[in-house]
Amino acid sequence: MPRKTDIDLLTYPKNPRRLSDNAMDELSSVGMLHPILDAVAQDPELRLDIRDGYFNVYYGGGSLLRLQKSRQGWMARFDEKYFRKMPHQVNLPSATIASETDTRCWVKVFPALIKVMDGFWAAKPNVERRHCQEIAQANSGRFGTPPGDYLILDIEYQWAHRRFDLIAVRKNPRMADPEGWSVPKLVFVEVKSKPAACKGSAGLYVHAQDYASIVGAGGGCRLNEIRGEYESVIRQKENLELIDRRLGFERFSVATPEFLLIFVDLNPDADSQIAKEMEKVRAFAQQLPSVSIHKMFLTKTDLVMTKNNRKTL
DNA sequence: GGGGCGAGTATGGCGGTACT
DNA sequence: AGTACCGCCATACTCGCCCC
Repeated sequence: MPRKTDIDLLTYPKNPRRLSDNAMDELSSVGMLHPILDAVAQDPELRLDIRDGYFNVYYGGGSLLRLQKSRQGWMARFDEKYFRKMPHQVNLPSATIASETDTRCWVKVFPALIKVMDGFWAAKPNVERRHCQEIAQANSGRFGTPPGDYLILDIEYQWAHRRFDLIAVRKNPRMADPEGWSVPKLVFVEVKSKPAACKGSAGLYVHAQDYASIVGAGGGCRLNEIRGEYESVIRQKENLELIDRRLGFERFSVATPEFLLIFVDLNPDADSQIAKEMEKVRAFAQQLPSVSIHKMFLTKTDLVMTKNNRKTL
């Protein structure tokens, strides 16, 4: 498989994150997968995210359940690796889902599977992934207007082997739309909780380069595809009531998407290594006036993303 | 026999830790 | 501090099966 540096960004074939009409029907109130959506709706710690022809339910930054259509029908999968530290205490329901009853069997074991995942992470913490999902939860558009200026659309977005922790929109108030959610700006987000993750092959500078390469790919036409991909994700999530339709999303702003570095309980200025890395990012941003790079400081106890805690680089 | 599909598996990216 | 390795994620690839 090619490394990201070998990929032709002009021709890279991106399969958009989108569910089939059949999947949307099965998740609807009359479909056999609907109990999953119900469970997600009732538990703010769970989120459902749309992938390319399948979807995941995430808990604590890990995949609680993955649902994919196969020839036999819908297949549910729990990552058995989580049992490694905590040998099988849960009898998994049948992988094949053929009825609403089958789906209910899976939903019934969610609490037990969550205990297994918690047990796994007690031995092996996943601080940053957990922060990502907590940020997504704190800046959700599921239960009405988001508390801050951002709404998280998705987690772990990958494009041409480049990966970002979160995809968000930032509200864009105008005269005709004082609330600002109808034509928001697309945002690529990278979350950092530890100094060591700020440098090196997945550090701040490399992520800034990845962002710039995507935004500029094909003279901006690849970016238009990504906007289209997320317009579709928003529409599907509105239909699944995972994004509140009353926010009135219409389309994305044509403005260049923002790249946002979020530091959780981390002060980059207090760490000379991070400060050095930030300086590289700043220099990179200055030579590319079209890009828009910002940083934001959050704490574990206040993960609401606002303009006030954001600073231009 | 070849095209399409899909289950299983490999690979790469990234975070995290443990060891030097 | 550097690095080597592991775990988890998304996704790309492989190869066998089914159907024409």
